Amino acid sequence: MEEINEQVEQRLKKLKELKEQGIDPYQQSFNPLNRALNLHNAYASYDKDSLESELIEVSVAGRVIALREFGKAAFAHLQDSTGKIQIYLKKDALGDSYSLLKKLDVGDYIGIAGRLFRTKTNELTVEAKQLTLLTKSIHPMPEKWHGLKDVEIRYRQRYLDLIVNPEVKDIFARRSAIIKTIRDFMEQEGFIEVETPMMHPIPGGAAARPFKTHHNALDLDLYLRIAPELYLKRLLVGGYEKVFEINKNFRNEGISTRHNPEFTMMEFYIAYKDYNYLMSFTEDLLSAVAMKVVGSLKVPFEEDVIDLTPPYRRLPMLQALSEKGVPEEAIRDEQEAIRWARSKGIEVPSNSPIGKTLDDIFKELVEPTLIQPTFVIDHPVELSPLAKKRSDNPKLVERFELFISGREIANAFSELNDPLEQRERFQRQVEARAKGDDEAHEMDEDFVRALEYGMPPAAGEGIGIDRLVMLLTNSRSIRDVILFPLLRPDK
RNA sequence: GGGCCGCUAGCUCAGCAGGUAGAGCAACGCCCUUUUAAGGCGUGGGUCGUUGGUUCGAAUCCAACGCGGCUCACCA
Repeated sequence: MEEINEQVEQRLKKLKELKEQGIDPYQQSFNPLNRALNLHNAYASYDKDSLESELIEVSVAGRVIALREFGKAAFAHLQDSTGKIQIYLKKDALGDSYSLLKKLDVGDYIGIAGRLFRTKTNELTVEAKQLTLLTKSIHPMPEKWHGLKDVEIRYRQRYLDLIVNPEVKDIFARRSAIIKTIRDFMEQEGFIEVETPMMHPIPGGAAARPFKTHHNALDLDLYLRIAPELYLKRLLVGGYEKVFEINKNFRNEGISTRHNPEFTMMEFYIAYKDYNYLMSFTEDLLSAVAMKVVGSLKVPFEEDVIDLTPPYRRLPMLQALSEKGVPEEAIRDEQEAIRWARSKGIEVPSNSPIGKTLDDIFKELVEPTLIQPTFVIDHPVELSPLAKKRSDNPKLVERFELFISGREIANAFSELNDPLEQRERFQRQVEARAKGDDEAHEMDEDFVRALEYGMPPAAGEGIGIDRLVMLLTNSRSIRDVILFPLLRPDK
């Protein structure tokens, strides 16, 4: 199991010798009074002389990330969660415990206490009077200069990535800030955060293949949720007017730079509002997050600068299609739509319903062109079995998808709350499923029953958190914003 | 699932007209009490992703497989 190489062997030997000397290489605790960043901040204005005269005693703990030894002295850099600070270990000051230095390696955790000074190059440094080994590291660290580049190791052993590549930590700090900002925003708007089940007897709320699992005691098949939608809407029935949930969804589909089988979504629902309200709400939310996390509404992403300044363009889906040259007949007629799509080299099955065909054309011709934030609105009803129809056109629903940089960031609609129509829409989905569409929705009688008790008019939205983090951290792959992306097991 | 690319020391990478492996960092030993990619001298370290094939001989050529990346397909 354990990979033994020369360097691991060396460290195991040191470990053994330490134990023989009665030194515990895995200490119970240590209580550093200071952190690297605080020291740099607090003593920024102290020059060499004032540090000499004031004798400021501090203690720090962290991982040794660089070690430069001389005969009777050594410099090292210590990294803690706030940053790094140089330490100076010299025999005069340390006495007997200086011998511990011989057993020290890059990667070990140590704690030191001593006084602050500045070196010749004016670097703030702690001169150690006490040195405690807190944790011995058995494996050599990645190389100090080139760091860790192998993406496979970076994802599989993310801890190494985090130790060695500071920009990775920064991405996840921003991810945290983004989520916190969203939470604060929602709270300020009067929303309550809820948790709904991850395990669903009937997978619902989206068109996607689920992961299947099984509860032994109940002898019950369950599905990891593909969306929380139907549960959140049950809460509207229950009388909540503003709810949101930030949590994982699981979809048993392909993996790509934009898809991870488990991904984070915020879904929220608000009673008495429609999708128009949510468009401006989304503009407000995204600009608040961008200002907080990026400090600007102009966000660099890949070759573009995304401008998140509201308002964003509203683009009716059918209008987008005609702008791309899709003729009227193709937008109205099922067979004509298929013919036109195929004439453009877009593969469409022969029995494809018109909504689906138009969606395929849209994905091919329009989506990649939507670089700046664009609300694509008013989708064909077949695509949206949970959305409310437009009152002026029953073939369309009150729905929008927000695209940025060719990626779908959010999806929202005025919620269908007519139980009879909902049952009928489910029924059509069930028929599509029978015809082989294994991503069509399933009938959810319990949800329909909830609607029968009365759900107020409402609007709901899902925002893909991972994709939003990608946008705001200029990350090319979703794996760069997920700490532990799914990979095949290593053998 | 298809296509292309990658896999060599702990890490970053050379080596690929076929002649059984190299550098830097890291490690080990010695010297060195203000270094910061510290320096100097010396030493050790590899079933070259796996398995087969071609060949007198394979890290190098061929095939299959594994893992990863990009991409297309599928998919929100």
